[in-house]
Amino acid sequence: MDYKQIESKWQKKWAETGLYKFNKSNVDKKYYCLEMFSYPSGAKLHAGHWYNYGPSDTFARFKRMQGYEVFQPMGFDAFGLPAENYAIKTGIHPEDSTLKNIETMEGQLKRIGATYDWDYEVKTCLPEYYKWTQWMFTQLYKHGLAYRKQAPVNWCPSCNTVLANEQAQGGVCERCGSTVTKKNLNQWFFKITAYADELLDDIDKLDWPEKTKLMQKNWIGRSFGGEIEFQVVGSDVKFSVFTTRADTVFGVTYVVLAPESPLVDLVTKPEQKAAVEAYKEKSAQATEIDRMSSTREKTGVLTGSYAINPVNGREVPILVSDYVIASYGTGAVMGVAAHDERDYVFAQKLGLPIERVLKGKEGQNDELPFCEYGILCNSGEFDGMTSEDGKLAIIKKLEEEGKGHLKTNYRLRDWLVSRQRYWGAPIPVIHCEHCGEVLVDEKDLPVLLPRNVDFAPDGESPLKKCDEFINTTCPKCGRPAKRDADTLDTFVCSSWYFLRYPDNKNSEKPFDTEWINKMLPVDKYIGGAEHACMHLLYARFFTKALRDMGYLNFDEPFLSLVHQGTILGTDGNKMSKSKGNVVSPDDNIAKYGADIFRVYLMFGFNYVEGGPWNDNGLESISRFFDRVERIVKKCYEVNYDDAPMQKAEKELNRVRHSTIKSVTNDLGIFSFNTALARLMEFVNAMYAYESSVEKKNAVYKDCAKDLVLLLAPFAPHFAEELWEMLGKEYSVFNQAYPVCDEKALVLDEIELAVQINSKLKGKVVVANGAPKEEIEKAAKEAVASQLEGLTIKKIIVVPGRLVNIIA
RNA sequence: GCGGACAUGGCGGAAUUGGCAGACGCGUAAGGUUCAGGUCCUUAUGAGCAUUCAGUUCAUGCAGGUUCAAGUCCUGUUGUCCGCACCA
Repeated sequence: MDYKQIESKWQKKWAETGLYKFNKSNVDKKYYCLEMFSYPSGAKLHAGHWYNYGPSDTFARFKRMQGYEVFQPMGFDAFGLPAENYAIKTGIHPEDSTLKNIETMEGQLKRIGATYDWDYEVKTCLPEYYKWTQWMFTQLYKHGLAYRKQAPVNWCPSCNTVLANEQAQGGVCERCGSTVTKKNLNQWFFKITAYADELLDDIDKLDWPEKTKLMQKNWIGRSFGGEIEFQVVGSDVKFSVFTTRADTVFGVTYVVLAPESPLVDLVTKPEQKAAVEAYKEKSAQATEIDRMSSTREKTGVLTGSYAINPVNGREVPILVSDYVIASYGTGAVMGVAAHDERDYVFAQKLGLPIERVLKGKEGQNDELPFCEYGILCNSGEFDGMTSEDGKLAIIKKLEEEGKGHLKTNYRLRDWLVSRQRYWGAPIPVIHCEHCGEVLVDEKDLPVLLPRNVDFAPDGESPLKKCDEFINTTCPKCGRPAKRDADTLDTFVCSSWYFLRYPDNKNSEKPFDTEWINKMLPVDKYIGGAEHACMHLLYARFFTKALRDMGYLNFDEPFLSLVHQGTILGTDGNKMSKSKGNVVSPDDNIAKYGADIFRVYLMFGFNYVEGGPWNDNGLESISRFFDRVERIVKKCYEVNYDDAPMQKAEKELNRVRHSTIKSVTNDLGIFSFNTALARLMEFVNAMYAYESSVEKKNAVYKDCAKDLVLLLAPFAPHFAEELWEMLGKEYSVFNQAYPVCDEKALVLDEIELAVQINSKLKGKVVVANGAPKEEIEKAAKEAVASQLEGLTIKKIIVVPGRLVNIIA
């Protein structure tokens, strides 16, 4: 079969007949199958894209044949740094390169032969889209979920822009790998922390990979504890520390402030001023990566002041150290060297007193802090309590005295969304000397991104230098004012695109609430695991925020999530141009066609694991296709009789229905490799029937029909061609997926393994449903010679599987 | 350091969730078809011992344990990958 020719033939026919047009009137049967959209980079679609989109399309077609009205849209996450960096290098405007890349990728995506309904395409860099991204910003702002503040932020010196915490994981820039530094800037934030509890608590409701759920949980990082107030000796300054171990508060021997804490200046004594200032400066210069290293030596300086421990009145020194994080808790911690590893190390390093060390390590004289939970001692009235009880009791007592309270803290920080870059959605805010921050009115959206801008990076927002953009008038007072010069993080664009797809032409609103509530949530979301703590968290936040504003009536955007694995080069390494191990889909498609290529991707790997590419696999799929084509042809060349099914027919029919059952089940759980293995077995069974039975039964013909139907989601063009060859009506994708007839699966006879003392000794065939005594008897007979001289103590019968004779 | 996942033939990978380990495919070998090569078809293929047949021992990173029965459960250990990284 000429695969190239049949591919263009059917793609043309599908397009002409509008086969994949979503039928809105069927919305009650909708199935929203979504793959993470692509970034239109300069490179063409690579094998990884295919690995995401090919099998996903198989899944979508399967759902369609099961009777769902499948909605499978496609679009482009088109704003972002790479296009801008490319422009800086080549002088080609980001808009031009991006739109050109999109065109190329659209063509390639169409060649996959997927069921995308292109009528619903979105491109985030177009004004008709980013108008609504800006609208999202205004809504968040109006609901107190967007705010601007001066804050030390992650700064990438190479990209010349700030990064969200999620984009600076490990102290390196997510995009370019440069070491991230801190910079104090006035920046826009989205208040994702307002949803920390709900984002955390709802995770368990989701059908997502456990690994991903755990990552989100850890990222949000909720911890229950208390804030305890310390009074500074000889001053009216008070401050609180956050602790999860209030049960150890009697053991406090010092307290520590973060260098950035405003308290530092308040408590530093004149004689320590110089040392403290020097320390502050040193820690401000340290890069994030330095500061985060746990092997790093702990350092710190005394402030000269003392604080009073509220539970026992003891006066303890106040220090400054950069192991305390300013933005977490209160930016101040209590030091309990006897019960905390880090406090112990710090106290030893600085020669601070250690109250009492409880544990000696086996075989060593070194004393170590006792960090586990235990029974309180040296803690006054709380002695004898368990740590769990003591924590609560101590905080309760402090609360009565007005010196403490229960407190929950989160590792999650608010999401920093402003970027000092050009190629993004402008922030719809005007800064007026008289009126302050003023939102751009909805009727004036979008704030268009000007085309002619000098975006050579110098650390400043490029839009600041574009006079016709930056200068405007204040919507409130009409006086001259300036536009916000920053653009939105591209993750803002992708936080709501799935809401736009079903209503992408709407020019009145981002989407129609009533319609979107019918179309969403997404039933199956497929994409890479690298977005666990970014896109997937942001999208959940947007959904919950929009719900609370009344625009949506559901709590979660993506009910069920699957991560595809990664296809590696033949050398087992990640594909990269520099390693020269990139597998080009185009070459392989030119040689084998899209169907064989995608079927190989599904057969050769466990979908969620991926693995190294192997060229041999394609040959084997090509052989399988030939085998299918030959057997289907043979089926229709012979004469049939309608006689009742004999043994051979019954067996063939049983394989047919067990294949239907397995394939249906496996497709539902993205187990494409085993589904295809079952299909190969089915084909093998058909060949066995073909060669062993002279006069073919009509069931043989049904097998050919079902084979084509079963195969259709995997190899759409090939199946369509075979379907036509069988003389059936267009299109195979308007047929129902075969349904298993459980009755056909029932065997007359069952083979059981016979074990003696758990070792396999033989097999026995018994009638299906034979009583236990009969099975035991048959089993004993089957291995009679080996039972000689043995006394049978016990016989275990596992129905349908084995008989174990214990002797 | 903490948290998580994984480890199965020469290779990619299966294993109904505690029940015949190695499905399916690749590769390899022998034979058949073919003028020949390829395609195609048949058979074999975890390792070892034995071999006329029957057989038998060892095998799921390593070491223990539970069980009639363990790739699967438990304990310890090694290695690989991923996430977090002084979060008090």
